[in-house]
Parts: sequence; C-alpha cells; structure tokens
Amino acid sequence: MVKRDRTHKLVLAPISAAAPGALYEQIVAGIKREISEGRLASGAPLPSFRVLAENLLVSVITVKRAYEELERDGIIFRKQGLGTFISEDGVARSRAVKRERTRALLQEALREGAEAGLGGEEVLGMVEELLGEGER
Amino acid sequence: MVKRDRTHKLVLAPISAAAPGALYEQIVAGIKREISEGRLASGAPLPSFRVLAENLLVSVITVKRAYEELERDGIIFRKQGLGTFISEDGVARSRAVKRERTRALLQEALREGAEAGLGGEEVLGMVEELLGEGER
Amino acid sequence: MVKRDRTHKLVLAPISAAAPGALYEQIVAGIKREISEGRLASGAPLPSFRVLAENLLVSVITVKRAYEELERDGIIFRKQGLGTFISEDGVARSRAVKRERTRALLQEALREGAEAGLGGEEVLGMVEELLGEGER
Amino acid sequence: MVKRDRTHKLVLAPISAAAPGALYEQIVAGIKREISEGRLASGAPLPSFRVLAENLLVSVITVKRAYEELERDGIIFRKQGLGTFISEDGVARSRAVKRERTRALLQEALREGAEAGLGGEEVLGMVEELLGEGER
DNA sequence: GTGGTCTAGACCACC
DNA sequence: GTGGTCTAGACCACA
Repeated sequence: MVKRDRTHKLVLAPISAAAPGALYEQIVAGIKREISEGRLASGAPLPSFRVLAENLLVSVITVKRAYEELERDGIIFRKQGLGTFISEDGVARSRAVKRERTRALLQEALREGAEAGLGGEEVLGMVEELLGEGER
Repeated sequence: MVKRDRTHKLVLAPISAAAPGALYEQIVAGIKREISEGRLASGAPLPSFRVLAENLLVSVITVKRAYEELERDGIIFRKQGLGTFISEDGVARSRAVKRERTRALLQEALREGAEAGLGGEEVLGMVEELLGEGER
Repeated sequence: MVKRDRTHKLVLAPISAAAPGALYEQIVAGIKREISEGRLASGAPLPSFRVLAENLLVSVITVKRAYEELERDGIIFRKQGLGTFISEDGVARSRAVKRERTRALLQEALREGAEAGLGGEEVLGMVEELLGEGER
Repeated sequence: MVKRDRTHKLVLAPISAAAPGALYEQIVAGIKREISEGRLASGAPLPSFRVLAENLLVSVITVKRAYEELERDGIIFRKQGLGTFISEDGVARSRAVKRERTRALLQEALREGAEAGLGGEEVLGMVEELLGEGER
C-alpha cells in the first residue's frame, strides 16, 4: 500500500497558552487563515488529529474540537476512514465568514466611536491613518 | 427636611444573562455609555451597589464587581460611608477608553479584511456603506 | 459678654471626598501640617466642631473624630466649656510624629527597593534625583 | 508514568488576618516578592487557587482575588483549563512596579520630612543611617 | 446608610 | 482537573 503523501504539511502559527483565546480557537483561526490566504485549497487533506496534535504540542481532544467547529462552519468535511478535507467551497465560505466578521467589527467600531463622540468622518480618518501605518 | 435628589435616576439597558458578555461587564458598559453620552457628569453620585443590584435584579456582588472595574479604569471613585461618584475626569477618561477601543476594532477589522482578500479601499467602502445605513 | 476672637482663622486645604484617605484623616493631616509649618502655635485655640464642620462642609461627627485622634496623639487638648487648644508641646510632638513617619517611609522604601534589586547606593541616588527635581 | 514536578512548591510568608493589609493583598505581595527575588521565573506555573487556598488556610475566593490583581498588573496570566502562570515579562514588570513604589515612598518621605522641618541633607543622612543599621 | 473584605457554596467552559 | 462567573450570606470601618 502506498502511503499518500499529498498531505499538505500544515504549518500554523505556533499555538500558545499565553496567546489570547482558547487553544482550540487558535487552531481554528490558524486553519481559517491558511485557507483564506490560499495555502490550503479546496479538497486538500488536513492532517489527522493525532498528527496535528503532536505538531502543535496540544492534546488530541483540543484538535478534535477545532475540527468540529470547522465542520460546523462548513469549511471542512470528514470522511470515515479517509480523513478530513477542505470542503468544496471551503475557501469561499472561509472568506465570506471573514468578510462578514470584518463588517461586524466595523459596525461595532462605528458604534463605539459614536459613543466616544466621534463622527463618521473621524472614524474614516482613523481608518485611513491605520492604512497609512500599514504601508510603512 | 429637604430630600436632596441630585441622585440621578440611573436607567441602564436591561441586564440579561442571555446577552453576550458577563453580567458585570454589561453593567460596566452601560455606565460607561451613560457617562460618555453625557447623562452622568463629573462628581455625580452613582446609586449604591445595593440599590442598583435591586433595580437590575442581580446580586449585590455583581454590581460591586462592576464598580471595582470602573474604579480601576479611573472612571469612578468610591468612598466608604459616602458612596460612589463619577471621578473628576471620568468623562474624558471614559471617552478616551472608547476611542482607543474604536481604534483597536478598526485595526482588527482591517486585518480580518486583508485575510479575506479585501484591500484598504474596499474596507473604506464598507465603512461608508455602513455610515449610509445609519443615516437612513 | 465679649466674643473672643483670638480664634485663628483656620484655613485647611479643602477637604474632598475625591482625595485619598478618609475625610477625618484629611482633617487630621491638615491640622498637623498647620502646626508643624508654624501657622498654629502652642496654646492657640482651634475652632469648635460646629464652626470647622461648617467651613469644611463636612459633618460635625467627622470633625469630632479628627479632634479625638489629635487628642490621642497629644497634639491638642480639650477643656470643658472653653474649647480646644494646641497642647504645650504640640508643635514638637507633631514634628516628632512626622519625623518618625519619615523614617518609617524611608525604611519601607529601602525594603521595597531591595526587593526590586536596588542597592542602597541606588536608592540614595533616587533620593538625590528627587531632591533635584524639587529644587527646579 | 513520570510525575512532572516542575510545579514549584510555593512557600509564602504565612497569611494572617492580624497582619496589616487585606488577606488578598498579603498574597499579592507574597507572590510579587517570590517573583522579584527570582524564586518564580517566567512561565512557571502557580498553584491552582484551590490548592493555594488550602495551603494558606484562606478561602478560595480570596486567592482568586489575589490572582485577579496580579493578572491586572500583567504579572501572571490565567488560562481556563490549564492553570495560572508567570507571564512573559512578569519578572521585569514586577520589579518595575516595586521600583515605582520605592520612588513614590521616597517622595512621600521627603514631603513628610519637609513638613517636619527636615532638609534634604537630613533626610539623606537618615537614609544612610538606616543603611548602616541594615548592614549590622 | 455607605463601601471593603471575607466566607462558602454553585454552575459553566475549557483542557 | 483548571479558571470564569454568579450567588447569598457575614462582619468591619466610615459618615
């Protein structure tokens, strides 16, 4: 039997207890990022629980939980005995999720800004300022 | 005898265990909003935590905890035997906190947007769109 | 009957609920400062509870408590029907108290400094630095 | 199976209701001392609050409160399900806090001294005297 | 009456 | 098991 080796060597940002957010959330975010930035394409296989758990130095249960959340979001799917894969439209879905989240964050920012006495113009200015910083 | 009624009748958005965020955080947010929107001015007394707890139908300790957090932020100060008051620069401080938070949210939105393939222009467009909705 | 008017018009730093420390402690500290800085001499009469309470906009009980503490320290004494006065050696005593307190504070500072890895030299340097700032 | 015993056996100065300062403050001070004196390094795990509460014979909540304060100071961080740890720069931060406090104490001492008629020279002399005593 | 501290429980999310 | 939140009581210092 041939060992399939198509398994993309998944390299996530290191998971750390010191980082904010639960461990499983860090894994979810990491995989979503891999997808929406194009390093994981539709149909690509993900490593098994055990392998990823070893790589990230976390427990199998933690990885399992992350995969469950990704499956609920429709980003990956699992096939008995085969493994876990990026779903058909996992990329689009992942980007849609992020787009939606971006919108939600902006809305929240506008609300907070309004409460701090900032008008829309000023918030826009703030965005441009931040964009300027990013370019540097 | 004259009843002093400088005590502003504090009316917060109703607190609910179902709402996102811990109860004490909802109280903190509510009071910060009262302040930064000008309904509570510097030096104004807040209700005692016993009274507020009754009004909000939560435990005394939950309100106490909210007050502790507000005091740590320098927004209110508490005096044994006297009560709790909006601090000298509580208003400014409260707005500064919100401004900072607005900035953080925008930064996060830009990051999320970038990962979803959105450029700065597109995020700016999204902000303008949201502002348009708000006007309606 | 002649109204005695020797009563030194006591002008303390304004008492404020916002200031750190209990109200009565602020009064105690204020009177001690008046004494050790020479504005209140031995034998000088202090205003009555009621008068001082009115001036400072606090309750009579709060002033009473402050006077009790000063009496315990031997800095003032009260005579039935006459009033309250700075004691014989109130000035010396007041300064001695402050001197002692200075010493205690320095000791505590040295201890804290040691725990932060600061040697005696460094603490001395810090004192000189602070003295320099004061001169400016 | 190997028992990991990286868990430093934390031995704090005994906590006592008779000692000055609230119980939770004594715990905070004790842990800060452990850190700034090098017996607790970055990343080191602290005992769970349940365990420490047993050791110190205080309630779980009192220890929790102490941990909350330490976390606010950025000295430790807590992770649900994992435990509590000395933060990345907890050591530095802890020392910085103490250094700052040393400075504040010296400033207060100078102020008290001035009110007692002591000049800067005399306060410096007092410090040297105290240092001499310490050497003995 | 006010806030400040401490206690002994509970349930939940996370690992 | 861990920490996070909430609860219902207590006693004290202060005004």
